[in-house]
Amino acid sequence: MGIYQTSTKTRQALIDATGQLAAEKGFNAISTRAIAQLADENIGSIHYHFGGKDKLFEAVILSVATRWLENPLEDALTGIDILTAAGQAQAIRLIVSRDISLLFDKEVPSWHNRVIFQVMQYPNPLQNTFRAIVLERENEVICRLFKTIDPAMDDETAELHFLLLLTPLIFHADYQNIILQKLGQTEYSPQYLQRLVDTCVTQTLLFFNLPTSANETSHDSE
Amino acid sequence: MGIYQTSTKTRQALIDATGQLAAEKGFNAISTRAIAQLADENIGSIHYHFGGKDKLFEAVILSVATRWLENPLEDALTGIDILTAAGQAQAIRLIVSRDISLLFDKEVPSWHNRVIFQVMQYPNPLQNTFRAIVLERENEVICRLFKTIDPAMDDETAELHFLLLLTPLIFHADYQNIILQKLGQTEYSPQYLQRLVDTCVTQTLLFFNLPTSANETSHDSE
DNA sequence: TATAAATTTAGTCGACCGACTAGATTTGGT
DNA sequence: ACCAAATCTAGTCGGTCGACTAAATTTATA
Repeated sequence: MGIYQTSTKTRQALIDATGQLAAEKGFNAISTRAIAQLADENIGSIHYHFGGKDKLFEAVILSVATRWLENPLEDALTGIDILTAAGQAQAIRLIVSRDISLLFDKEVPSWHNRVIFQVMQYPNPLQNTFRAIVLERENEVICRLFKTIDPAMDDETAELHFLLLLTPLIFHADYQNIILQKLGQTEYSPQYLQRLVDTCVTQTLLFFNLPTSANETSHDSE
Repeated sequence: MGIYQTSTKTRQALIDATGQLAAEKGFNAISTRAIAQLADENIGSIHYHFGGKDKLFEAVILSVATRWLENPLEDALTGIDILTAAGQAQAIRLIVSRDISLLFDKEVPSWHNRVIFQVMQYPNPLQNTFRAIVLERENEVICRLFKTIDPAMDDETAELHFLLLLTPLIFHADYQNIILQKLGQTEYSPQYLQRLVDTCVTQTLLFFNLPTSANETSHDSE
């Protein structure tokens, strides 16, 4: 009939192997033969199931993008009154927590993050689509929040604060290998991630004179 | 006798072309023929002058690393008394300013930054050397500073603050294309970079209760 | 179990890769 | 101007790449 069970299994094996290899060496450095070997599938299956190497890559990228599409930032912020200082503080904390959850969910293959940032970095057909999905939407919501906090803020400044808030998270995802090597660990501990969230959030709240009390472990610098 | 003038010119042309292409497509995606064509040199010259593609890549990486080796962070901090709060604040500001200068110096080819971050990201023989040059040294100095500010701070927390302080700068260098595209500009304006420095520094100073007065444009969030 | 469709397999194809070389050309000190 | 050393050039080589195919095999149904 339409599709046999073995088909979806083969497709997934090829996608996983591709993501794994791409995370390790970069999309530009891997061959269809290496992919097929790691997936324990025949190289011809790439052509049969995806139509070629490029299409396989698109499928990999799409499988990552789907997860972000299914978890829009707006959903995480429903019910927050961003017109009050307390609500604004809570929104900032929720944004950071939500991104940490998405980036470092242990259920998700570790190659997802590397795929994201490679697509962002190098020209490819899906780049704009992907940026729109993963970045633009988040960017827009957060910039609007900053402009609510300070109505006099211009676009460029809002962008700047967007970047300042999220780049620590992004860097922890993009350069996970280096950081973990430096920390002498194999994965971020929940405590470390919690501290990352707290510190990011606190720095931003302090900058905007927003209340830091909420549900945070007290911060004391001496 | 040893070396003719044309030789250094050819070598430099090949290094520049390689850096330019690598920045655009990634080291793994460029061929010796493409390099030679962009450099307007013969492909055989790569073998003659460098001994092969890999050695050429090493020369490119080394040409970038040299610049960081020649500008150690320690030099920027001489004469600062990091035992006083004012000195600590000044040190943090100097660190950030110095990195911004190195990363966004208009005299330096724009491919330098992309080379740095590709070497950091993907396994290669010079990776550890490079990390030691560009990251470790900076890391050590800054972590020591944080531990001076708060003697009770543990290593992991110091690392965290190191990352929080510098990742915005690093991200602005690593993802320069995306950010500039979003800002609708072709290069960061001095004003934007200054604001980036000020905000990064202020956030950190506020977090550690250090004086923000120094030589900074006053910060007021409403 | 018989069967047609779906899938897997092994192998071929031309294109391009990096490495290398022998010979032509240029350089710079004399 | 001469010439030996340095450099440049065009081209060959074996190897790997992605695309593709025809035949073998497996699957799900009747």
